[in-house]
Amino acid sequence: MATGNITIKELAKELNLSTAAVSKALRDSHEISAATKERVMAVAEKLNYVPNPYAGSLRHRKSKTIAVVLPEVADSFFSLAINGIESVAIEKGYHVLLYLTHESILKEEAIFKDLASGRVDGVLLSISSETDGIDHIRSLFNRNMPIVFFDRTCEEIETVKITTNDYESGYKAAEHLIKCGCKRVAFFSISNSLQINNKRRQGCLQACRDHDVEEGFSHLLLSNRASEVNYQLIKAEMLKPDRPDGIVASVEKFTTDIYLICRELGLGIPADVKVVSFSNLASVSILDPALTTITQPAFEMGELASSILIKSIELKSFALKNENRVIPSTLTVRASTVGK
Amino acid sequence: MATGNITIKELAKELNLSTAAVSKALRDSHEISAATKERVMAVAEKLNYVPNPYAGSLRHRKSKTIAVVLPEVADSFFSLAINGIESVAIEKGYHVLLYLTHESILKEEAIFKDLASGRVDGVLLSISSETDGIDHIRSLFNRNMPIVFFDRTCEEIETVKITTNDYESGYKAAEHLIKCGCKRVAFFSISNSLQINNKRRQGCLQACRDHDVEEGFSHLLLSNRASEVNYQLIKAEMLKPDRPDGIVASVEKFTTDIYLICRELGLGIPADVKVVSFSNLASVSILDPALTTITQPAFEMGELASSILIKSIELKSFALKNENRVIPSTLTVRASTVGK
DNA sequence: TTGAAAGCGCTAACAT
DNA sequence: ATGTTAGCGCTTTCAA
Repeated sequence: MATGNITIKELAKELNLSTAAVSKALRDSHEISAATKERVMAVAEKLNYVPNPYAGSLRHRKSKTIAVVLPEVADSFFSLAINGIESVAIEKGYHVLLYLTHESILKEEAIFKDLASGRVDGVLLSISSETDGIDHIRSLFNRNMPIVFFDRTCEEIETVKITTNDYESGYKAAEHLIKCGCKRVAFFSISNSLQINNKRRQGCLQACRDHDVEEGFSHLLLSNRASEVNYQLIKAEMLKPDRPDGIVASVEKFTTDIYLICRELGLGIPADVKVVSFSNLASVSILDPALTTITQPAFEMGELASSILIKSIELKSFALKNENRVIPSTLTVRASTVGK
Repeated sequence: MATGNITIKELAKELNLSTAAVSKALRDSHEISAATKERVMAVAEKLNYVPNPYAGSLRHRKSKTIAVVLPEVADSFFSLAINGIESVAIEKGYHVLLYLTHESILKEEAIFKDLASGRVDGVLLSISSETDGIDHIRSLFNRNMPIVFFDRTCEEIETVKITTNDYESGYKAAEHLIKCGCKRVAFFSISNSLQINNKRRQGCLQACRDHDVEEGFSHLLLSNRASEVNYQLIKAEMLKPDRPDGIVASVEKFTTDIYLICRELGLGIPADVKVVSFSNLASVSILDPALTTITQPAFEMGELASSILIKSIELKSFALKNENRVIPSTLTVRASTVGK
């Protein structure tokens, strides 16, 4: 706000009108004559008048701003989701405040506390992997803040949740591995408190059950932070005598470690270990070997979340129901699970 | 702002105080007794009082908000830069409004027009690849809006620019290719109107000159939009009899196409073509072959840009000088340029 | 068709 | 140490 901005008052003086008249003219009110409107518009244009959004917000109790709260942005799913969110928002005249939790519930709580100020008209949320308690979310939700979840949801909050078919995707991933001959399927988790993580895992497990390899199913909980730690955890897992011969990675960031460790240990992919990962990276097809992926409809999920949120903000008739909107993911088979 | 938020007035009534007293108490003013402060704080806490930021903005002509305007977020450089920007901003109590230009100058202009409203206290900008004119930027800048560029700068605007050593990086990349035996080095551009692109290209060219392979230097302008188009352009280039035997890709998104085309045409990397790309992707080391990269200090550039901008907002003594702050990139040699 | 005045929530003079 | 008042820029009754 360093801009020495022109105000309605100044416009009014320039035009020899009242501020009220100018305000109405700018909003194209029917109670202002066409001639006056023209005059006002012309001068406004000339003086480069842009209304002060905060004055308007104060009056209207609407900020035309939404908050996007998510764990991080250096993940292709979230990047693409933001693209979808922003596209819709800008088109509808909304501004996007970005908040990153960096997977920390403390940061998430601090952000939610701030959002109680009324800085935004609604919130798009994908919770941190540390988030187990939900008081901070409920507290804001109970103040009638519209909240729409995408991807990482909270079942307990009764609102719209945009997800992909996590359970089925997990199931399909594991089933694919089993059909490729895997007997010992491992699911690499990012967090045990995330619904989507657990659904994917349960899908895997069920596939193993249905195909009689349940006792081969294992589950490795990795960290969402330090890659060092994960490297060691994965390596230890792959050194076990009954190491997995098939891996489902719940997030794309695990794949680099998996590949490097297999290389270090002399395990061939897919010969010795087959790998599927949830990922939206464009470069998966040029990995060594090309990576079989579950690709989430990231952009579309962002778009849908954004448009539902904004609709609920603008139409009081459109309340946010407790509802799951599911957009399916796609399994794309590549060399990391077949061939060679 | 759907939150039925509590106001200072209501606090004051609850406490039997004036709004002014409450306001001062909340800001820990010395002219309020300790006892009263305690009382106020207690009630504020109890009633979950959070000040209305827009009322404050209106009074102070400060929004504690910065805008980040950049081409896209689905690029690891920008993702990491946002991380850096957001970290610093949140720590200093600033909010981040995210705007994506999607490489369109029209969108960029529309955003800048809006920013004249005083919605933000400062702007971090990485221009679109279409941006040739700069009137929209100058116009805002002349209104005393602090603007700091990062990565994709505008020389003409006299302010701080955070970049990496683009020229040297281009030089190093090409020199590395030449030392690996390349005779025909091509630079794949994302835009001819971006300084950073041209500096990288000029660096390449100079390296070719210095090593007597100037006549082998070529330059291919690709699109920042449709990947289809790029695929065909690159393919045509690689089908030429005097096709390059070394490629410097100015942005990471070109690498997938390059790899796929070489595969399609039966060109081995690095045997027939060596590839270096500017990239911050974590997965470059597991590509087939692992990709030699120029890695930009993305996070650090974001951090620095953010902290300089905020400093200039807060300290009137700290004016933004016309200055280049350069953080060097790193060349990491991998299999796409050597071996096999 | 236009204008005067009040008020959104907050703070900074200026009283008291 | 606390209260009164005016005003940030805008919109919206209500009056003219």
